[in-house]
Amino acid sequence: MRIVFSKLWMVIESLCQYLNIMSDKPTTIKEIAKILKISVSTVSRALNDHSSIGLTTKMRVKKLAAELNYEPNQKAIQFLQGKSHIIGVILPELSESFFSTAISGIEDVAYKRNYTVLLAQSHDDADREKLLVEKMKTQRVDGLLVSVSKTTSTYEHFEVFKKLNIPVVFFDRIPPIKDIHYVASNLENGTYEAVNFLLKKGHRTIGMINGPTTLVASHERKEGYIKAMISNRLKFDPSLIVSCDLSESGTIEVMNTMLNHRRKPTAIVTFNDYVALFAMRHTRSLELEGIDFVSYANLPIINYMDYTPIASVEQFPYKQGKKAADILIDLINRPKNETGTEQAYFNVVVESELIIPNPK
Amino acid sequence: MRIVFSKLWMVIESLCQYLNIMSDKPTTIKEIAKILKISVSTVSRALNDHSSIGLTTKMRVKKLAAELNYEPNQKAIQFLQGKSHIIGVILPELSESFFSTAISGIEDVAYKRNYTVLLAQSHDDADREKLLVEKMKTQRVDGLLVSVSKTTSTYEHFEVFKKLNIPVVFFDRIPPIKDIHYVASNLENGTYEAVNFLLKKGHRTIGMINGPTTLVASHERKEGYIKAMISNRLKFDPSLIVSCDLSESGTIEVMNTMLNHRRKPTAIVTFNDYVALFAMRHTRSLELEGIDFVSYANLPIINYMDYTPIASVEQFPYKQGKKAADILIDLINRPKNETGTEQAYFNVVVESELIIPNPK
DNA sequence: TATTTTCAAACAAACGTTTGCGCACATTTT
DNA sequence: AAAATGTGCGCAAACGTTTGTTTGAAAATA
Repeated sequence: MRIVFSKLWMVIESLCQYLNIMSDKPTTIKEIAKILKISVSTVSRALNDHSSIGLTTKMRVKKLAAELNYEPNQKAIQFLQGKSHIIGVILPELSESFFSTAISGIEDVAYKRNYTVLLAQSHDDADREKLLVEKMKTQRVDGLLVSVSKTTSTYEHFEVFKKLNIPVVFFDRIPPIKDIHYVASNLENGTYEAVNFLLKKGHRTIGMINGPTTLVASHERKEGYIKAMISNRLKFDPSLIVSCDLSESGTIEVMNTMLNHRRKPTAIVTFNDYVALFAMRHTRSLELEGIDFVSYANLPIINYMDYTPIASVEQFPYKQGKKAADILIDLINRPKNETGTEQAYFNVVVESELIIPNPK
Repeated sequence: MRIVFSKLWMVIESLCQYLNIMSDKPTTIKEIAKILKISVSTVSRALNDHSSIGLTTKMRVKKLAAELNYEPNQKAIQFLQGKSHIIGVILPELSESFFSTAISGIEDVAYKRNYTVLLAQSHDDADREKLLVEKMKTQRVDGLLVSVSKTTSTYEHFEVFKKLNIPVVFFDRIPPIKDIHYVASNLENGTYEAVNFLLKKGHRTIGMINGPTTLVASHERKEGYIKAMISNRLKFDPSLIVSCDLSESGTIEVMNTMLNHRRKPTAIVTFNDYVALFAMRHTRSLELEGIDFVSYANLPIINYMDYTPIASVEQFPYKQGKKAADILIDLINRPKNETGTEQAYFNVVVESELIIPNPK
């Protein structure tokens, strides 16, 4: 009697589960096993097309799985395998065109290689960045992509990841420390091309509105400038390169000193497109004409402007993002580093390039 | 003899683990338990400040945990609790200022409420959107925030989430279907203010470059326009509102018809800032002056332009993102919907507002 | 002293999946 | 006929944590 009852109950139970009445919870492999009266492992192997499972069983399992809308519980799998298939990305500002383009590159690589992207903006705030790093750690991302904030001056918060064996790749804004993986652009080359371009156009007095001297990027620009002058056998005049805080007022200030220079430049290379726009607006307000501007970034907004730089140095953010993500995922999937063998660090430089728009 | 050996081995083992020599793997609660010779559950409860654990034990556990750099394995916890504390966000384009601002609002709420953000861009491609939805599903996000792509015309791919009991909240670009949660802006109000503003400035013939008639947003703009005319006891002339595909050439085309209109407008409301810039550039090229432009979006690039609309309708993307994220997380954490009780749908409208910049 | 209450800690199950090992049966080879 | 090989599947452990229940001892009450 008891046996009959329990058997009856089992039938009812499977039936209900089959019709998905009793639970709103997602179907599991267990339920499939129970209904089909086979073991869980068989179901698992059947769904994964394991060679040791008969064709008929596979069919039966797959059919029922489809009917029950079975979806493997990723959380269980992630837990079991110790992988989340999530990469974390921390960057300063998505509203900066460079980063919103870079993230597209990152995303594209991630999806292609079966990863998803956990995103966070530091808004150029070092404290927030630390907090985000913490978040990424507790989420146990499989890897981390970082472009550090302008205000970050210490870098210990990234150390934890080494201990946890979670690879970190920096891109664009990289910290000035050793033993890191990074992808960045080299502006020296682009600057060289830019100055060369201006020289070929006949300019002989070329000014440069550079950024704060603390930035690596400023240094690279300067080097490119010098290199171009030297390779054209021209004398390099250091006073033609001025530093600027990149604000509008700062730009106007240095523009004024530039215009009062004993050798007034006929062309100016500016730190970025925004500085270029400020500077050009200023010269127009002074009703000065004929100064050629070359800039960096090649922002899309340039297409909407009335007055634009005649050329721009492109840093290929999409390419940089793509490269960084590729390296990161390679690092995630590399074989375990044997104890003792020191690992190599990826230091990739994406060359910048001068873009000369078609004259209208 | 055997006993001595096994005991010795255990000591060595704990010692090694204590010094973190043997494994590069993260410390677990188990190891702590073994070293302290207490049970796992005690350790777990001690770390979580459970009331039934003695103060001394708590101290011992916490001290050792700190020394071993213990970090709870989130994957295990997520698996156990069936929650990932991740919300998915699918939106068309981060390079559009609206979305990069909105995501900041989403992020801020998410972090405040202890969630992280899994991001994906559809690039306005319906197929890609479907794929991303699939990704989000397999990642089993706790909730989903979506701004649908321009090319999306079917919406079944979102249905799955209902079955999985994963809440979905749409924002800004919402699908034209019933029974969804959404946050969107109402442009009628902002348009009303915009037209009113122009009327107060003395304009009597106000044109409007509207978007495709299929868009809800176009309809709202039109309604706002009409409402303003009526409330000022002015006749509404439908021929002053023209549809445009929002491209530069399309804009120029409709501008020409507008300028050849028997009642040439003295002010024009344009669908967005880009259309405004195209239109203004065109009028300048025709050396027409004196037409006032009002637009939508209030993009940051406006600050860099020489000629800008005299006012802009702001849609508060940050606020919209924030609101949408808040609703989503509320939905995630709401008590289980009892069977039978139909749940309500959140339909939130963020009012738009006319922003008039300080005249320079 | 006998009973109940309180406190501290242990036990064990559970979450869903994968995977190494082993068993039983069938087929082929010696 | 015995042995080797192959096929199809089940058993059980493992991943790290939380949590309901249980146990044991000490303290408080009767």
